[in-house]
Amino acid sequence: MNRINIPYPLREKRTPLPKLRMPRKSEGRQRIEIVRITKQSNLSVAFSKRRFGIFKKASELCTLCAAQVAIIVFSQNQKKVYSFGSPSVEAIINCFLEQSPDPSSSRTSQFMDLLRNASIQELHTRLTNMLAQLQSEKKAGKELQKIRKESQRNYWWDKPIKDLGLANLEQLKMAMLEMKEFAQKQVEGHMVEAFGSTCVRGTDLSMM
Amino acid sequence: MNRINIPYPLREKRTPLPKLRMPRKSEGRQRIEIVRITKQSNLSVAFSKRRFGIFKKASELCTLCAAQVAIIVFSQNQKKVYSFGSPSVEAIINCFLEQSPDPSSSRTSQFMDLLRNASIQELHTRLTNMLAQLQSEKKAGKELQKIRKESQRNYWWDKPIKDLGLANLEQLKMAMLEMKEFAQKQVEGHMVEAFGSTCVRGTDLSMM
DNA sequence: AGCTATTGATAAAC
DNA sequence: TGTTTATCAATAGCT
Repeated sequence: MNRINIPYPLREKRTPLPKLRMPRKSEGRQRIEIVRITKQSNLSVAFSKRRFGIFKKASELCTLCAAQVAIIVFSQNQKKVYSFGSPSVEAIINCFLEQSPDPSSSRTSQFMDLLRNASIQELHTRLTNMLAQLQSEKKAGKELQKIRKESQRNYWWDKPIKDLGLANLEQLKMAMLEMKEFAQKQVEGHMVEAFGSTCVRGTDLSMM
Repeated sequence: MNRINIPYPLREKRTPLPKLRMPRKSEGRQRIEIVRITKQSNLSVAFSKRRFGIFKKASELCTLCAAQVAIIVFSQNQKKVYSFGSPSVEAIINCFLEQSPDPSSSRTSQFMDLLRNASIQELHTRLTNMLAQLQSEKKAGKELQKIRKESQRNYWWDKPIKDLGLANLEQLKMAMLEMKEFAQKQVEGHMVEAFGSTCVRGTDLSMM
């Protein structure tokens, strides 16, 4: 993140000459777009590695922060299930279902429902765009950043939304505003985040 | 991982001279032991950052590999709940509970129960030791590695175990062996991993 | 909350 | 599937 992205042709290329013992076997990790991997073999490899990575992170979170974490992962075609739980997945699921407060009311759940209805892909695209936008804005400096943010505030709201009608959009906006207060005040004893809200809270809400 | 760990006094230190606009504000990220963070303020920050990181990784896994992921996180004192689900957490929980095959039988579940009974901290310590050991073994080369592995094979089994009796230990070992076959053959349509087993599969089982 | 220097994760190639 | 390499990404310690 802290490295300037040098265009490929300008990037220094390690001499491929020393083929004696170290014949530069690869160019190392490359950046990838967060889009569905098409090549099945690559997908499998990535799935294994990343699943392992997430489970490791989870175990670290448990140890470092005395947290309790459960993770359930279904592979592509739901053929396989992988799970992580500390303590057991079942125990955490039970706690979750119990503590889950009347899920049919409150703006928070409405917010979650809306997020659920939107496609994962779209949400992720939106998130990616927001992050990229936010990052480039940071580079431009704080003052300029504010101005740009102001002028582009409505961009991702108005453009990339396809599945949500205008009414839902307004509803979503309201829900997010309420969500923001909710998070800021931290009045309730629990805080539930649905897909995307994690990131939305960290990016979009801070824009509002 | 791929960097040689240079002792601090020998490490090149960037010139602290250019204090004109960039007065070296910090020494950057430092390595930390995966042990319960004592300072509450640090713990909170780490919890937020890492929780966000895991959720981000999860969303990437969903998009990249067309996977379905649910994550539930309880904070330290179970005061707050954070969750991630693609699609909804509830939907995935349902799938999981349905597909979960008779959990009271099979060595696999015994293995999981044992892991549950052992303390998180101990498991993580053991895992850390195994990883460190494995890594140093890798450096020594494959042949030497085998010899060392042979001579140290029983180390972490016999020493750091406190909560598990000898009988349970033997049982655990058997379960892990069975687990290994289970994983290798991949006969069943699903694969459940409890805490630690993720890493155990990648390290310890390969030693056996 | 922002920043930066490091450690850690991982895409590619084998 | 497991290893190695080179890079990209996450984050610990400060402010």
